[in-house]
Amino acid sequence: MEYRPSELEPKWQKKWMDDRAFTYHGRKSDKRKYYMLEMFPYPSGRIHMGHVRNYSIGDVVARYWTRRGYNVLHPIGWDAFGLPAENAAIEHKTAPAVWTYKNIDNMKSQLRKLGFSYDWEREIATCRPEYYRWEQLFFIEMWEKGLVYKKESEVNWCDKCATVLANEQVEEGQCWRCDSTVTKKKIDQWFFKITAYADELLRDLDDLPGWPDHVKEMQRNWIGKSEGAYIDFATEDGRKLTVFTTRPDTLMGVTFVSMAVEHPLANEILATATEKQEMAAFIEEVRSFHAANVRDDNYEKKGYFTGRHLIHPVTGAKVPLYFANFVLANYGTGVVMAVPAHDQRDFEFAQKYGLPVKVVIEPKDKKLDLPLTEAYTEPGVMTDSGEFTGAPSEEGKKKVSQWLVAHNKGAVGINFRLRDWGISRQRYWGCPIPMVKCDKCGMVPVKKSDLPVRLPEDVRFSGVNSPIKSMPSFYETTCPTCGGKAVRETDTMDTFVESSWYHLRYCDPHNDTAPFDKGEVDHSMPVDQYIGGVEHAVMHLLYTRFFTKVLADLGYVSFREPVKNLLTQGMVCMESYKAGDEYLYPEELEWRDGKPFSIKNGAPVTVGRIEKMSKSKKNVIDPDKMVAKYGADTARLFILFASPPEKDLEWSADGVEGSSRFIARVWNIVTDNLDLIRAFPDDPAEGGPFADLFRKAHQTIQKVRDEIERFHFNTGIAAIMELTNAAYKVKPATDEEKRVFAFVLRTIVGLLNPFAPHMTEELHALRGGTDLLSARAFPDFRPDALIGDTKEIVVQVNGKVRDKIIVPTTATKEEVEAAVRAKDFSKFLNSGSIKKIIYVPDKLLNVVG
RNA sequence: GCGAGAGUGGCGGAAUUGGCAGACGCACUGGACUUAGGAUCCAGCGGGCAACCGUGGGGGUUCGAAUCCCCCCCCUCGCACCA
Repeated sequence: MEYRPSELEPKWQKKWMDDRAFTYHGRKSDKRKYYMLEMFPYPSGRIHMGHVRNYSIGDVVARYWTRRGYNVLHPIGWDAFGLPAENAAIEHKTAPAVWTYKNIDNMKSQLRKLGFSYDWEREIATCRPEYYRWEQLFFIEMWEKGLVYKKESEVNWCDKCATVLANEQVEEGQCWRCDSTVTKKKIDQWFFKITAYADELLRDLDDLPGWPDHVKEMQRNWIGKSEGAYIDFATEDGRKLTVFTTRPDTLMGVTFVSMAVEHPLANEILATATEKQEMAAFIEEVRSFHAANVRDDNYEKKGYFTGRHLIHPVTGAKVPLYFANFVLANYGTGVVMAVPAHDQRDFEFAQKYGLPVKVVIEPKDKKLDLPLTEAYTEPGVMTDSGEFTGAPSEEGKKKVSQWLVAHNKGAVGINFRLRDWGISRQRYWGCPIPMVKCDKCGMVPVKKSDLPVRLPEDVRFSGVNSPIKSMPSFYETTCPTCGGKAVRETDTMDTFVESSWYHLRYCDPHNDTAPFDKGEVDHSMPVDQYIGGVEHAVMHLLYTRFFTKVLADLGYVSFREPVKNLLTQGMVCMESYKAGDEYLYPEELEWRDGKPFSIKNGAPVTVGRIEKMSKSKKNVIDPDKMVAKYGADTARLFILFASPPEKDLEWSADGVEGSSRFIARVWNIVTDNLDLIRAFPDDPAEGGPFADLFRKAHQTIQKVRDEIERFHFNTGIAAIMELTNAAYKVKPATDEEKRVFAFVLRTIVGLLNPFAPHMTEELHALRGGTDLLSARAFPDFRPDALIGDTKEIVVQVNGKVRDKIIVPTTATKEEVEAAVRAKDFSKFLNSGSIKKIIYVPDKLLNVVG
């Protein structure tokens, strides 16, 4: 019987849908719930192999736990707002909504063809008012709680995208989307107060054992908590200028203070400066350098004396105040106490401008060589520090802080690197911010009963600007408080807001009176397994954790962490091909004697390095073409077999052939033996003459369960391949043998099902199954069937394998030892006699001598 | 510079805890079937004639190390003047 995936795959996809095989029943079900979530796609138009990998991994997990008797929530939807829709609108003269909905339709049919076990009844698209109205409600409630504010601030600006970017969206000084250089710009911005949760976001990472360490570490670094002290220096006219330091123990070593040129005081200083023009030039130079966001490895430290001095809080000494180009305006207070002896940056600065270097920390066991050639930054013992002299660094930090507090000149303090989340986007295709500006009442939220603030979908684009910004019918409104004339906010929200709570909406996606039912969400959450790309380690995963905590505080949910287990899958990579300067698609090549040439013009082609599949390098394989050529089952199986999920996967056409061959091998051995299987339906069998094969089947069941549960799909599939190879080797003749053989074939089909769902479903039906294999209990093993009558013990002499012996399973240490002693290993013994015997039960016996 | 991860045959990758290194697949070689084979099935496949040698390199702990410890090399990723 021929294997025709193009016929049988659509058939089963329809059957699963008709039978509602993967419908989640929420609280109505008495089964235990399992929430399997994959990061939802942006509807760009076509799915790519990265999606196929992400969703194939999730699908195995979802199908497995479904068959293990869980009520599995496995939803899918669309992260549908975002810039590409606008770019497409400008280019193709279509409305972003039209483009987006068309893409969703397209990609949906692509996903369907891959046979993923989604509960399609829960599909959502974030660009629909039924979804974003609730986001607007959250926004208003956050505003009411003081978690939203608007402020003019210097922000990251991408000229090409004509919008603001969050800190998290700037990568190496460039826009995460379009790679153009990000500049700084002052603009009125809406912020979510994520910093109010900084401590909790950091602390709770320790309660996420199911998250990869590197992701937690990246979040820790991003939050960047530093403990230290805020210390008040006084200006000469008696005002306070506060610095933040993590090294209060070095306070007595301060010989100057550095300030960012963006500091508010800079203007005042400039106004009274003697060399005004020169200072202004310096400030402008540094400002524009910062604004340009250049990522230089180690640019030269530069400073400019402000002409002013500050009073040291302890000694009362006058120390000069400098502008310094390496001081960041938006970290700490924008002013830094400089301790050249114990901070490398300050040291370099002091050297350059001839400022004094005062040692106040000595290493414990030696004296520092003076003059210093570099800063001593390690902890040590305080020296030359008045009453603090003699205290070790850690103790000194406390003592100095206490002194400052007692004398009202400072405070113990914590500083975070994390900044508030700027969510305003000056673009059109996003969730409107539900605020109104009234000349009389100021900034006022839209009445909750008036939500949603609908984004007009029927728009025309002229140029890059957001159409609603020039659409009076949108922005002209009345004030919710006084009823007077008012203007709507025309900025929209960062699309990361939508993805911060979509997993909650999935729990109750059609609710039209609330974002979701609390009971449903509390029942279905947290996400048991979340899978997605590591590129979201900071941005999305930090925002969604923040949102969960906010929603908990607003009373919407009863938990504070959304995701129990996280898997970050690796990239899908492939070699690229280039003819001259031009990249070629793999299907534009022909291979002659193992060398690639361009089909178009016969030019020789160079093979590039293996890197992430991307359209720009044309090193892509189209999932649709894969499915058309091999079927979805083969595509999925290859992706899962080629590499473990967290690692990058190298696409290999030969590897796909191998997976295809294995699928056909299973298909052939089962379809060739259909009568035999039908003759022994669902017979648990016993080993008998096929004891080894029978045992291997049970061992394979155990192994595959294990491997799926720890995401080692490649080895799980390998185990099924082994069992299949073993089945090919036997020729059952007697009924007893046929009974075992039938059991083994059924087992193979059952185990392979989560990986290759369509062909196994077909085989199950062909062999007489009247139910859905996908809904059947996953194969189980009998512990007693795992063990044979005998076991093999490896015999080592001095740690080297010299023999293997077969003993009865029940053999004790003494019996194994006796069996080994009966043999002659004297030629391997160094001393000629046995000194010691080490026995590892059921595995190995090592003779030492 | 700091932090994390990795380095195993010709290739992708196996080896829950320190216990047979190289499962499984690809490529390759040989055989069977065949008018034919780029189909299918079967077999072989780290190096070395061997003793032996082999998990990036060097040292160590141990009866025993891919796995643990120390030093070094290389690659990937994240952060990068964060006071």
